[in-house]
Parts: sequence; structure tokens; C-alpha cells
Amino acid sequence: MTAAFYQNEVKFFVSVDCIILGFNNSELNVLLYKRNFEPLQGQWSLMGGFIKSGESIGEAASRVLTECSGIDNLFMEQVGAYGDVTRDLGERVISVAYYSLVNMNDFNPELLKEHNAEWTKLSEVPDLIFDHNQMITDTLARLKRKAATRPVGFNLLPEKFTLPQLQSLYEAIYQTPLDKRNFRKKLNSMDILEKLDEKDKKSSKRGAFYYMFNKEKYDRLLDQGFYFSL
Amino acid sequence: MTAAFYQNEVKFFVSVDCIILGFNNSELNVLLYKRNFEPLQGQWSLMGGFIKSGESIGEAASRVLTECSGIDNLFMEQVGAYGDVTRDLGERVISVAYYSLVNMNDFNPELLKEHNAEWTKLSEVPDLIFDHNQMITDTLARLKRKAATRPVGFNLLPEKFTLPQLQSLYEAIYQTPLDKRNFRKKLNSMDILEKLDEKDKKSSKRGAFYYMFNKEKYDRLLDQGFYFSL
DNA sequence: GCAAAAGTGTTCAGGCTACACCCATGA
DNA sequence: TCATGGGTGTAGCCTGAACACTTTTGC
Repeated sequence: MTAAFYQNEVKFFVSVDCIILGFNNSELNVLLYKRNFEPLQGQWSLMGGFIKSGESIGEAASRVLTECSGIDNLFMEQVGAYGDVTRDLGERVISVAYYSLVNMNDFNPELLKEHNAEWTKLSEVPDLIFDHNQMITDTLARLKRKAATRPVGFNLLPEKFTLPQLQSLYEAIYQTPLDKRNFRKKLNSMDILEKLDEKDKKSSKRGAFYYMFNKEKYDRLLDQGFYFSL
Repeated sequence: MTAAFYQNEVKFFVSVDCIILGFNNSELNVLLYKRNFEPLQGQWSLMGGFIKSGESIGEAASRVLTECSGIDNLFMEQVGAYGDVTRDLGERVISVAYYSLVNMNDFNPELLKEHNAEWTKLSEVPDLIFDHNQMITDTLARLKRKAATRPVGFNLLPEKFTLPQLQSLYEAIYQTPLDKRNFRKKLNSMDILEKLDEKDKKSSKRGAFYYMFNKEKYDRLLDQGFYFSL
């Protein structure tokens, strides 16, 4: 029963490419690295790798993420499969893209160096190999939709964050300025944040209160038919 | 340069599976067929096929669609890649799902018979092979989002359709009843439909006016910053 | 003439947008 | 004391939701 049923069909290399997004200084960043193997050695590329036998697509993506971050269970979601015949210049490779939203501070700088990896502002992404620029474009469109309807943006921030930080994150995602009062009013009305007593004094003299996303509260509200929307 | 760069990596069978949706009698239907080859011969399945060398993923999906419909250029969009290690009982196969929205009347019944294919109401879909039920579930979630923000629903109707038809289509997609007056008001305000003089008298004595979707008008409005929303 | 589906407006509430000033603090 | 970013409330508008009766016509 484990016999070769599909003998007459063709097999393909299948890889995953990870669009790892972070947020810093009011800007979204993506993790890129310089390829250290042919073809196109020395060119900039997304983090990726081939799927191994015995490994699901998601497991492969997860492995790539862990390898370059040292962190398990990062937020991650499939973008889609890319399979143009000539997309890879080496041989034919079908690739499945995943995007991941991470807190840049959690990344070990030495591990990044080891992988030739660098955080790059989205506004300064160079020409990447193959269809990797397209994958980023598709991811950003998806992120806009997703962040508007699900509380995924918090993955891009430290556990404790301020409202000005959160707002500038959403401004970066939507690529549009938001009204401070309206933004805060909306968040307040959702009642999914915990206000701390502590303040962040790094970016202003007065200091801004820290908040935390309360997942338990959010899940409870979901059950009651609540929908996140920002 | 066409040398074997990735010699040490594993290759996989890659297939496409098509979730072909039609609309009839106030119900969404999906095209299923009885597998005529092992493994799981005789079981119900989505329409699908292996990707051939020299063929992109989209081309493979398009080929499968044309093969069973006799129609080119059907509306089609990728749902995602499915790659659990044990998803296929024969051998390991990674599959990319595409959904397609079609006008059931355009399908040649004899061609369907040839392929062992049958239209099945969504409410009556049996247990399918592998993860095909999951693919349908994912497609329906995607369709809800898509149909709300893009005028893709028209692909499920004949070129000429009535407003009661269109409303029942959206009721089927959203799985919820809609208010007749509000629905018509919204459509009217978008100004993307052409009202014909002709009436459809099949479903009532009085008859309902036929309308057509005006793609040119829609595209013009898009340029002016208009967003479809239903 | 009656059954069955098509067609038509108004009202109300809630959410979204626009908008400007005071507060706290470090330098 | 002043420069800098943090924090707060209201009013108008618009959109979405609720809702009931008349029209047409085949039988």
C-alpha cells in the first residue's frame, strides 16, 4: 500500500521562503540575507530552505524561523505557493511563502551575523533574487487585511508597549497617518489591553504608559461574538 | 548554469486541487468526482492533477479547469499549499488548492459524465479523500471575504441575472439572510450594474428585471478610488 | 380574485471623522 | 521656562439596520 502509485509523475524541489517582519523606529523591517551558495551567490534573498522528507511545509517554515532567530513558535502564516517555471535560475523549484511577525529585539544579533542576515527597512529593500520582492509585496497586502481584523500586530511589539508605539505600528502597516484620539478611543472601547503603572520614558520626558495585550480577555470576548477591528 | 545546484535536496510530487464552485437554486455547489485510480479508488474527491514539468502551478490548475469544463480562462485564485506529511495515502504529495467560481450552466453535462464528475450541494458534501474537506472549508472562508470586497460573485451567475438571484447568491455565500431593500439600495448606489428591459419570468408571474455587471464602469470607478463592498 | 414573488423609502442609532488644547517633565 | 511628545472630549455626518405595503400577473 505504500507502493509507488504515481510512478509516471514528475517530482519537484519544494522550498519555503520566510518573510520575517519586525518593527523598529516607526518602520517595518524585513530580515534579508546574502546568499552564500550558487546560484546567485552574494545576492540578497529572503530566509528560506528546502523542505526535507518527513517534514510538512509548516514544519519547514518553522524550522527556518527557529534556525535564524533561536526562538520557537513565532507567529507565522502561509502566504501562498509560487511556482512559475523559471522563477529559480538554478533548477525548477516551487516555493511556499510564509510571513512571520516578530519582535526584533528578541533576535540574537550574533545568530543573525552567523546567517549573514540583516534587518532591512521596507523602504530600502533592494532587488532580491527570483520572485522574492513579489512575495514581500503580497505579504504586505495580506498584513494590511489581517492586522485590521485580527490582533496580530502585537507580535511585532515587545510584550510591554505604549500607545504611541502601537499607533505608529499601525501607521506603518497601513501606510497612512491615523488620528491619535480616534485610535485610542477605538482601542479603549475594545477593552483588550492592560494598562500598567510603569512608563516608558525613552521617547519623551513625560513618558508614556506601558500596555500589554490581554489574550485571555480577547479570547473571552471572541466567544461573545466580538470582532477585533482597527 | 543549468547544472544541478540542489543535488542534495529531496523532490516531491506536487499536485493541484480545484474547488470549483457553482450556484444553483439558491445553493452553492462544488464539483466532485469519483476517483478512478488508486489509492482510494471509488472515493469522492476534488478535481485535481499532478503538475507537469514545464508547467507553472497556475497553468496546471487552469488545465484541470479547462479539462473538466471545456472552458478557458475561468475565474480562479490560489487558496494555498497543503503539505502535511501524511495527507496523501499513496505517497507523499504536496498539493496547491485553487478555487474557481463558475456558471454551472456553461458546463457541458457530457464532459462531466466523462470525468465521473457531479455537482454536489455544499450542504451535502460527503467525506472526501485526504484533506479535501478542509480545502473546501478554507475556500468558503476566503470566498466570504473576497465576495464582500470584490465583484467576484458575478462569476457564479449567468451574464444576465436578476436582483433576487444575486441576493440569494450572497445569502448563500454569507450563510445569512439579507434585507431586500438594503441590499438593492447598496447595489444601486454602487452603479456598476446595467438594468436590461428584459425580464426573467421563470421564478415569478410578475417577472424580475435582468441586470448585467458592467466591468468597464467598475474599472473606471476603481480608478477613482471607489471600493466595492457588499 | 388570489397567491407569490418583485419592487420601493424612511427613520433611527451607532460608528467614524474631524478637530485643539492642556499636561508632565527633562534639559 | 520652554520644547517635546503624551494625553484627553465633542459635534456633525454618514452608513448600516430595521421595518410594511403596493404592484404585477398567471392561474
